[in-house]
Amino acid sequence: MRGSNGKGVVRRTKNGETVAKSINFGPLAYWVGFNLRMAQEAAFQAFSHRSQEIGESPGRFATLTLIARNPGISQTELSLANGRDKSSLTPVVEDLVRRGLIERKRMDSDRRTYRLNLTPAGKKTLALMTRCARRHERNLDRIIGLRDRKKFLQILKRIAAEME
Amino acid sequence: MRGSNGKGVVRRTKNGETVAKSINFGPLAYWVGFNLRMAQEAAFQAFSHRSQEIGESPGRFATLTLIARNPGISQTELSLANGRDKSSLTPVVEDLVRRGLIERKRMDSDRRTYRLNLTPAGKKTLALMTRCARRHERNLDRIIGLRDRKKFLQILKRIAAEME
DNA sequence: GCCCCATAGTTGGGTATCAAACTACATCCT
DNA sequence: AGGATGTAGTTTGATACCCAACTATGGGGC
Repeated sequence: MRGSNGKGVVRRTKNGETVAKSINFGPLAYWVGFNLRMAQEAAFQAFSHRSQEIGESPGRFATLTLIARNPGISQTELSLANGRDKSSLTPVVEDLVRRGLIERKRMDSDRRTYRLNLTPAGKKTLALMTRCARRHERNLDRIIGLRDRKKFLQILKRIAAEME
Repeated sequence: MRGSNGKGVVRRTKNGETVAKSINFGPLAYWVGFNLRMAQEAAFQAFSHRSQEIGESPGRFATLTLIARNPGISQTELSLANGRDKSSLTPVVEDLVRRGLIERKRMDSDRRTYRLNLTPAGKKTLALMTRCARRHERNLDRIIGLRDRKKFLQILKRIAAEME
């Protein structure tokens, strides 16, 4: 219940009261960019709290899934698929290796690139996170409504693909 | 053209070639959370580059708009409307004051809270950024399509408002 | 074989963010 | 009036990210 509903914001006080304050959002109310950010932030926070319960960080989740589905993927391919800079991946991969969730081997044919693979422990952790993510998705689906879900997803994909 | 289209990723090499690599996204392909993040990231990056051209950071934009539309707003109200923690706002407000874009006065009735207002210079900068944002929005609209825009926006607002 | 340039991954610097602890002021209750 | 409790804003510490510069490796042309 954090953030905008187009009219104002709702704040929770410590005693459990809620105070509504009317805020004028001006053009932000009908601009896609702002609302996209607010929605993503809210969804991310929710998933973040959820995945904290199982002791994992949300960023690890997409990474593990992509490695599981593309065994032997390189870090650069992974960073592209994940939409992050390759340098952001360095500490993540290090952490996952250290905790024994993935393994990383130099390629024979090209000794610059690594091949990443899940370990059995990694598969177990991924299964746990996937269940957690499915609950999160059900929550999102409830808000979006099944009828509009497909269209909504299509538009998101187009934005990711066609934005310059 | 960065990121997922549901089938793979497209990478640009230095010689201008494009190399397509087929990536299996598994459940990520049809999960809202992941695609929401990818779309937001892409849109944000685009706006970020655009606003760099006029020497401003994208985060400042929503802040200035909200102050303009709600003269005398407090920092806490602002942080709620903006969907950020109030502590994130401290350096932003400091920077805007230092550069003479906003002014901040203690309230008489409650000497803890500040009232924020735009200066004339701030109004000028906001006008500049608004033009920049409108171009960005036109680009988004083109991708989304006018027919689906309203529905899309509604769903984004619902996610921001109803997510726990 | 050697040079040039491209690529895989890392490092370093800078920014944005959150959460929790803190300071100063306000309000409520008795 | 004064102590308990709550709120506005700041500080501090941690995380995640980008970008540019770097190291090491690969490969084509000669």
